Amino acid sequence: MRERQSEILMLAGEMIQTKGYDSFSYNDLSLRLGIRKASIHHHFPKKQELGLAYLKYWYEATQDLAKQLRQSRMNPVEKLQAYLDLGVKSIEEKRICPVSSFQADRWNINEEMNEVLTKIETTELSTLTSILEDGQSSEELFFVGEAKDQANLILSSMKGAILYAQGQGLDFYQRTMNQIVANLQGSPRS
Amino acid sequence: MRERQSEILMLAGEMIQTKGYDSFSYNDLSLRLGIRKASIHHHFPKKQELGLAYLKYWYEATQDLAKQLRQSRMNPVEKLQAYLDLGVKSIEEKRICPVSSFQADRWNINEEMNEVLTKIETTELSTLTSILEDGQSSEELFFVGEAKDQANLILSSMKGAILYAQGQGLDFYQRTMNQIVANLQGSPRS
DNA sequence: GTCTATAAATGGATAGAC
DNA sequence: GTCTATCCATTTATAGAC
Repeated sequence: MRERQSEILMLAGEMIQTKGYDSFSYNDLSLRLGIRKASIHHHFPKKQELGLAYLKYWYEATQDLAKQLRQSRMNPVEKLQAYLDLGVKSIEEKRICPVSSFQADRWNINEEMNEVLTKIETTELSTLTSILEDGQSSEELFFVGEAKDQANLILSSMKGAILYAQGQGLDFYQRTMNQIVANLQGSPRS
Repeated sequence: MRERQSEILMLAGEMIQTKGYDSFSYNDLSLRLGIRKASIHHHFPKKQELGLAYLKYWYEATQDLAKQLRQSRMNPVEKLQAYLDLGVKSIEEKRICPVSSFQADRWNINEEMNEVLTKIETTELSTLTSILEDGQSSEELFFVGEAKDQANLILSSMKGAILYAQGQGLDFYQRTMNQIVANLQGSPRS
């Protein structure tokens, strides 16, 4: 992808994670990039195209992460920890997860964007489910019920905790994620 | 509070939970209420005042809920279930939690609004912490670590799951909340 | 690819009549 | 308390020169 195009896309991502998709403007991008609004329209004629392009980019990234974790030699506990650690950088940069951002803006995005969003969600959930299933098989992770439901719970809490951590501080996130891991360790309950 | 004022406030709440604070307009309110924009400005001259008023209203509601739960004769498991059930209605009405909505809009609200938001978060967390502490004392709820951290986890997952459920369906929420309760039941781990 | 210029619509807000 | 009228800034978007 062209240099400028990718530059715009990454900046749009930053703004989606801070101001939100509906709340950032081409003028915001213009000021940060030092080029005129019309120049940005040259690369992404409509804002919906820019939003869709970012969602597709994030979908790719989500799939790449899944693949990377599948091929990694880390054990399930390490994989889980690596996944949860992704939230730390996000909080330090005062950004929320782009998925959460678009979820909160669900009524303001079109059908096509919504479809990609849903595909991202599905990929996230299946990635985490795989890790939990592996951990359960190897008796490194313990939980009641189905791996899928436990994955839903962990992913929801991770994203939710990132939102709370913007106000409550990074420590809130760290403690909450430690609590998740603690819940999954030790021998299973009677 | 005056009838019309309260009517506007409740509609603003609906829009905060669907479109988001930054994305709804006085025109949106005007169309739904059948009165002109200027009339809405009469009740809430500035949008920031309307947003702040809603946050203060929600803060009151959060405190009322805490008080109601404290005084209730329900056992801790029932209280927890009642708390988690609040998400069901929200999802059925295609709304997210107003707290999540403002959290996603944190960069778009002023200092005064942010302060009330933080107070709401603190109240939510302490309400849930109390329930867990009671359940731990009475040996009806089991978890490792501190009640506060477990409360952070549950609240984060509840709010996160509401966001996912907008796309994944109500069943996603139900299963995820059941998983939370399952994690807290049975005897403690060795 | 970037610019100037501009259009058309929308959003927040106010003045003043009824 | 609601209305009409209006203001000014912003936002998305396009046309056409360089």
